[in-house]
Amino acid sequence: MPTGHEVLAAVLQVRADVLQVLLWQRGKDPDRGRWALPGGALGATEDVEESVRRQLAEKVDVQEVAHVEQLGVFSAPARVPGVRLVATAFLGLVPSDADPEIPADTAWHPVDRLPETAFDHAEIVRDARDRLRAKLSYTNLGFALAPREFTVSALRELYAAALGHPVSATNLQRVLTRRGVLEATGETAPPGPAGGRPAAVFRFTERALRVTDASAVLRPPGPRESTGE
Amino acid sequence: MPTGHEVLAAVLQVRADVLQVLLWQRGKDPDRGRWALPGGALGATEDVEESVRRQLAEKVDVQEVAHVEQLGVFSAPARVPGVRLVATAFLGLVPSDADPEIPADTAWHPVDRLPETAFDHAEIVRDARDRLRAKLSYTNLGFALAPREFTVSALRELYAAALGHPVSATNLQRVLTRRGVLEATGETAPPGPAGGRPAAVFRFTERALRVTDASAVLRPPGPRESTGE
DNA sequence: TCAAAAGTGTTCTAGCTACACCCATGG
DNA sequence: CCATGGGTGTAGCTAGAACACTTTTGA
Repeated sequence: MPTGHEVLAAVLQVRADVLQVLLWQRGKDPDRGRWALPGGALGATEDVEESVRRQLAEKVDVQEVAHVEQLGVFSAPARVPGVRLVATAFLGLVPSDADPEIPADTAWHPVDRLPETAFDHAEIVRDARDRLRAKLSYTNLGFALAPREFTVSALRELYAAALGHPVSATNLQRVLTRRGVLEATGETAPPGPAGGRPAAVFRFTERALRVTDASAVLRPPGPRESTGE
Repeated sequence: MPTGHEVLAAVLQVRADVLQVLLWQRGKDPDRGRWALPGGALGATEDVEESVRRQLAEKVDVQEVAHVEQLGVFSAPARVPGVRLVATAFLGLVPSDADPEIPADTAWHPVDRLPETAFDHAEIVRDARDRLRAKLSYTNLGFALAPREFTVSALRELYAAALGHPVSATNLQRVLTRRGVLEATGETAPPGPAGGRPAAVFRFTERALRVTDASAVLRPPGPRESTGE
């Protein structure tokens, strides 16, 4: 039995204040009718990351995918019946204001209430969610979930939905600005129908992944240096 | 061109106060004479982790390998000339007091002064080293580098060698005991020839990977809870 | 009694939480 | 002028860094 190699992407987005994942419904056996992650066979002239970006392009506008990273290999011998198929899984993130065109057999599903999923894809989604939650706390990964510009309370909603627990807007703002992750644009957003003070508009200072919580202990001695390594 | 799948292990150990990696010298082309990571083809009835443990057993006593974890996939189309070979790379750790029998073509090499390496294996070793350094600071992973029992100054040497920078024994002890990672056995070790106070003997409270630096910000609100998730 | 090595006590500080309070807007 | 949502000031706490000091041994 020859070994094939596929790539799979768990694309996550906060929509309607809920963390959701992009799935498509299989039309053929095995696992007909179940929901699966987008992906497909690794091509001869591409590495796994190129492959997953290419295959994602068939489901969503790749411009909208703000971040892609490798999750790991899933390789149980019987993970897909009938063939030996090793999968490299990826996490993909789409900003909450993006609403990409998607094919008819494709839909967003809440990560914490998945439909019947194909193969080991539910496990992959869980890993993707856990990776996102971990990285939101010690990196600037929020940039990949947030619109280009936003208010702190909108950002608070995003973080709360992704993390699955309440987040204080006060401290979120303070922590992220202290770390140099957020900056004010100087603009303000108009208040809602119930009134209230207009909110300041912020943006992420960078849109590439950076580790911001250097609190990782046991760091080199001596005077505090820049985080840049 | 069919796609093959191999597994590779970067097995690290602190020997003689230097972080070293286990390599074997290739006897055949391609890359004859260069040094390579242990590993080999994925078998039909095993997943990648079983495979890497099986293949490691040919080089070292697997009992000695205290920790194994997946690093990632290396899949550049031309990473190995002539064939399409996707590799799943692993990090393996061996306690500093273990001195496993190894085959004649195999040797330990300092991670920071590698010999001529085969294919993309130098990159994999670098990734393994970086992963180890990161996890030493926010997990109890030290258990996999240390003997079952040890003095704090011995542990200090280990951490300094693995991290590549000096580490204070005073604070190392305090941080790790406060986190509940270390505990005293009650024994003491005899001083060296130059005298000095006998050192207390410690052990790791657990020998399974656990995240100990909950300092990851943006954690759930409310009273401090146990780290166990 | 001195040098060496180990261990403890104490101070300083960064960075995060919590909460009270002040600000700007719509009705 | 008051309810609503946004933003700031500030006190307190935790945990790690640094360093002085004490303890226990060999010579």
